Amino acid sequence: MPERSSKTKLRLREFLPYRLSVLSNTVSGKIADLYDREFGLSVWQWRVMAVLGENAGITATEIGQVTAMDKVAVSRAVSGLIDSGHVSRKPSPADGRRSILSLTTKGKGVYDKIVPIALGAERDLVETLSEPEREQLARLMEKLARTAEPDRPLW
Amino acid sequence: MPERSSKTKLRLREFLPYRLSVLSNTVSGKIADLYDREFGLSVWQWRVMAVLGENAGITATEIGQVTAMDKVAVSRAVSGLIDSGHVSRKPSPADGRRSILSLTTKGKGVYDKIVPIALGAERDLVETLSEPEREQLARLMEKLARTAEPDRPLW
DNA sequence: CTAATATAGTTTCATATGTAACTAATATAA
DNA sequence: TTATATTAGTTACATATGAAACTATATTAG
Repeated sequence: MPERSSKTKLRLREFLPYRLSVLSNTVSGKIADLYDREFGLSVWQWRVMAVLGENAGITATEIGQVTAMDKVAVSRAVSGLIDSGHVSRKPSPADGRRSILSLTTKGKGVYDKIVPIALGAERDLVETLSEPEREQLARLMEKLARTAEPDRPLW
Repeated sequence: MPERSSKTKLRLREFLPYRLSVLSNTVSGKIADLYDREFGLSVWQWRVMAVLGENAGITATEIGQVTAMDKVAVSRAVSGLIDSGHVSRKPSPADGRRSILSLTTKGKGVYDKIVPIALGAERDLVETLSEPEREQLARLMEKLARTAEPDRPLW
């Protein structure tokens, strides 16, 4: 009789960490191509811009908290975005170690162009799912995220 | 009234490619630590071993197809595994370009030790999900994978 | 106040990774 | 055959990434 309560054989194709990784890489790869081809942005740069588009005037550390990027990755993404004129930096009057980051006019323009493209790509991806399925997916991923990272901020 | 048919604002936290990436990185990161700490294996090396544990005597190209790794990554993982004595290579009698790869006795021993650890980690991850939820998750991920990569082999 | 500690952000260094070039063997076409 | 094109796998190079060291500022303890 088959084991019902615990698997003893490992099939890579059915192994959740593996499947998550492959799926995520496939999806991210496609989207990364898009950002890069159209706007010359890396995924990390786009994440930073996405956060700045939602919350103007935050600091690099805050960006790291929101995007799950480490501070080195944020620093590099920001410095690239400043070089390309998408982001501006001014010192925090309250704390000389911090910088206040914002999208420049150019950055806002790009942001406004990318948002519909990104949402369109997401729509293409989930178009085969019904609305209840999408909600279920979000719910299940949220559960997994909490289990994997119990002390994650609740947003 | 709220837009029901199409989102126009992007919230990173709810953006599926982003959520997938963060979740996958969290999960992979934990598992990678495990493999590395206990056995000195990278995730890619472990993937190669997992495939060889299921199918003995296949070639590097076949490993690449099964694991969604590119041939350079397979080559590097295999050469590391040969150095560490987990995998053996012999030339294919039918085709001089190919090598037949297998786990060594040492490799089989490690495989047998890792499998229950990996399955345990997976179990820890999905333990908050009910059995129907797990099936649903697998189904939804499968749908997304097909949409993202329509010509993916069906396994 | 001064000394010790902590924090924000950058730079450095070693390693990982992807792309393209390459080698060796096989398959195809004439 | 012999020339050409494919395929399996490796190597080389350029870039990306993460960990740790570092700089500058701010905070805490005495």
